[in-house]
Amino acid sequence: MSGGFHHLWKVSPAQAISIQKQIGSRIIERPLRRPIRLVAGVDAAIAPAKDKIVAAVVLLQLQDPWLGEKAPVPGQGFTVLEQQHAWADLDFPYIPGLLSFREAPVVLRALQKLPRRPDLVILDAQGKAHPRRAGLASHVGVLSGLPCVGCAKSRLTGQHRQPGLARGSSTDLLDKDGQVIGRVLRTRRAVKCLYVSVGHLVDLDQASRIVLALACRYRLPEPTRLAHLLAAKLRLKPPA
DNA sequence: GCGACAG
DNA sequence: ATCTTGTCGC
Repeated sequence: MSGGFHHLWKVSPAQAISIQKQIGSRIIERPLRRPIRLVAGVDAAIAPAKDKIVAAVVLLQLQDPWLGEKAPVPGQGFTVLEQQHAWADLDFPYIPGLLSFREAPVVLRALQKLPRRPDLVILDAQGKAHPRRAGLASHVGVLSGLPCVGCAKSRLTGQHRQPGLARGSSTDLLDKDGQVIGRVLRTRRAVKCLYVSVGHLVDLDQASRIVLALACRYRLPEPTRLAHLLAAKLRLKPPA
């Protein structure tokens, strides 16, 4: 499980930005090569003492493999196959734009504990919709070599029109030069939109449709929603 | 200089 | 991210 690129984590903000530029240039945006059957959702939470972080990952098996061509199937059935997690000491501070240096290390360790390789990983963060095209989803994707999708609850960068109120409505998220860096997607009627972007090894169209298909019951796609619930429970019982 | 700013 | 109950609107 390696994307072939490595770097130090104990770095200064300036060094982190330099590394992100390399991550951003290594993103591969393309259609998935295999049908999606195993989807992993990842999320992190901080312990009450604020000194440790836990990354939770939930692996779901879709009843019907997603081929990427068809339209989203409302009510997509699934089964929870695995639940894993990893703890880490919190060293890097939260700095807008540098989130991956705070969460990627522990997220990668949690993903490595999965007994099976997921066909796709969905993260609660931006992917390409980042100042240097290196959001957490892209960083994790490039370092792990796994197809990743960024699915953030709010905007980090970029401009966009407001999508319609209907479920499935969406608009392009554009950078200052007018380039499409993501999709603003309404997953449920009249709820706050999600910011979907390519992490690595997928294209924006598939990423958006997959997120919409998996968010048939709640605003967040099931994988990420379940990972969030698991992380919220784990944070209360940090290791010594 | 001022405002914006994933989790 | 985290602190937190009930409540208004689709």
